[in-house]
Amino acid sequence: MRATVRDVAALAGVSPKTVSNVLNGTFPVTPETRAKVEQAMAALDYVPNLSARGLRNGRTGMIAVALPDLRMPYSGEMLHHFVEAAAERGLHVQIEETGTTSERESELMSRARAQLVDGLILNPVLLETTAVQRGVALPPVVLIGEVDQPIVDHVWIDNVAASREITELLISEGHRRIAIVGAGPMASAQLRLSGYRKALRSAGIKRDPDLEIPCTDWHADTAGESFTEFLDHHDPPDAVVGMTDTLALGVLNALYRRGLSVPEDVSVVGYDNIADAATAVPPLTTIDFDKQQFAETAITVLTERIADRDRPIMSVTLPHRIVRRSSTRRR
Amino acid sequence: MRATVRDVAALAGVSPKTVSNVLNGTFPVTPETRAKVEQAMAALDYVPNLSARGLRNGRTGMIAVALPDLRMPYSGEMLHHFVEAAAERGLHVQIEETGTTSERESELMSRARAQLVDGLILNPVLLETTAVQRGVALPPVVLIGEVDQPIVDHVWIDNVAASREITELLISEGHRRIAIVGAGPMASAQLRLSGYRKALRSAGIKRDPDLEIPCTDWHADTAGESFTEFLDHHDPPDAVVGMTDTLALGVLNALYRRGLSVPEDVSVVGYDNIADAATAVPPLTTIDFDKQQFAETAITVLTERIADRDRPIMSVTLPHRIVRRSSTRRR
DNA sequence: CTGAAAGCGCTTACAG
DNA sequence: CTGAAAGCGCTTACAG
Repeated sequence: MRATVRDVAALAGVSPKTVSNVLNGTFPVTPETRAKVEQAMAALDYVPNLSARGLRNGRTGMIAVALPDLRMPYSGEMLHHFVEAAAERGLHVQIEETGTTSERESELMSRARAQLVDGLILNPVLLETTAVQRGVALPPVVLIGEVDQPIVDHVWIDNVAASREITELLISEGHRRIAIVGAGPMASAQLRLSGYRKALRSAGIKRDPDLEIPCTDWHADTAGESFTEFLDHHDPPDAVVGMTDTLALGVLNALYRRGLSVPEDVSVVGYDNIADAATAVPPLTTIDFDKQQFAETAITVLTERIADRDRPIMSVTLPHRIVRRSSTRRR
Repeated sequence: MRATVRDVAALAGVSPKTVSNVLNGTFPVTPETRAKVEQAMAALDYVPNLSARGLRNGRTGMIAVALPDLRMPYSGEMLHHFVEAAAERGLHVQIEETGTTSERESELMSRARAQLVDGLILNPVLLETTAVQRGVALPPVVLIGEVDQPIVDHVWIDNVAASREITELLISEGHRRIAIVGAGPMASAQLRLSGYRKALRSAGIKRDPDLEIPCTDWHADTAGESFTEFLDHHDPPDAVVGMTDTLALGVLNALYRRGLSVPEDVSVVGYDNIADAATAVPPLTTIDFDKQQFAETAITVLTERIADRDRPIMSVTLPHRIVRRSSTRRR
């Protein structure tokens, strides 16, 4: 059967403790002993049992990352950076999908508490998330994205500001009738809508509820349908703010199908700067932030939390910027 | 500290065995006993320790899915279905990124053998994958995608046929000078190139090596750059086959930047039918397959392999079809 | 239907 | 620098 430390120790003529020392470097081992042990491990094709190590150490070297919807290209990009940042610290990542309800979030918490993962990076969907509650034993968690929860660590970019800035860019270019696509109950939607409204208000533009176009999910095809329906009943707006790049891509497609040109007839902007934004037709002006830095920050905050459960709660706001491409023009 | 089965048993006035019976349903328990145990678990906020269970049972309830590049929208879509299919079977998924070399693959194998995961779904990058070798103790593995490896289970769609068919569609519409973007050493690239060549050959079209445009990675921007460089030195082709939708999207963008219209000037097709293909400008004709079915099949094959290490090796080929949209036209 | 004991494979005090 | 023992928390034969 499978070789264990005992087997390795026996073959190398040392004690299990010595094998462990070779493996973990807790205590120095003479070069000769090390060589003997390593030979024995190779000969027996020894692989340490991580469940046993996890039971003993209370650490598994695995963290969970929970995102609402893995199908969004945004999720894949973030995941890439999470996996890379985790790997740099010798951590592996378990992936969970929370969907658009918060039910699964509490389940995840208890799974994290079941100690198969050392901690959890969670992108909560709703503002009133019930999963994170005072009084319940929490595993190490860092919230990413849009929820400001004063009782756990938090890494995000300022959605309200970003959304406001990109709307202001549109206004400064002379757009007045500006639609926004993606309105809904999700936390991100609320914050981004709020930024949009602030921009309008401070420019003295009266907000028109019809221009706040809801979307049942955040997929491009849904956005396209919602926006097409809008076009069925209204004149085209001067500009459209997609709450995400994926939504903006759906709007681009809907406009194309209607024979409307971007940016000649309508300007369009997105949010997130996913890879597809740069190669869209036309390339999309959008909100950019450093996704690698984001992932690394979240993982650092989490590992620090794992190491010290009692450190003060942190909230980190990362910078964002507008990247201008060719999907808007002055009116 | 954390409650254990012993604590629960003590509080409920039963033995640990009974708690285990309640938890796992191995033996029937009277309703009263069950109620007492459940109350005790709730009172102590008991969560079973999965590492301990994993050590004892030799199963962790976790599988690993290893994909070359999580940034590709294709990866996110597949991951979504893997996570869903796994969840249906009570399994969680650990995600790994293999990159474009096969180094990490062997590392993954040994991690799987370290038993923190019960099995591994691996999308190998290169045809001559060294990680899967006879004579080495293998964990339960199913290969997905393009590598035909007779010594482990395998789920795929017929890349050569699919690529050939979509090229033939182009030929049947009167295209003659057909480029393909994405050539490279990766297994998928080789197979898809081979299908493309077969289609040309059986139509009596001489293949032109210049039209087989290489791409160092499979990202849209890279594809756009490679194709732009091609345009710098050659006349535009009649049509372009993107080896993936993401590559085709990059080509669409490159064409747009050059002021060329699709499909008026050049036809473009993709492969994979990712969500973005349907909302591209213009919507992309591509190769579709049922990704949910694919993921479910792979997970089923894996769980069966986990349950019976000695069953015969399986290779499952799933169907594909062409979905026609508006990115091509008859010439 | 329930209890007491053993053991999964590892690592960490505790001795030497 | 190394050895023998104990224990992480669970579940499974083994008895009753």
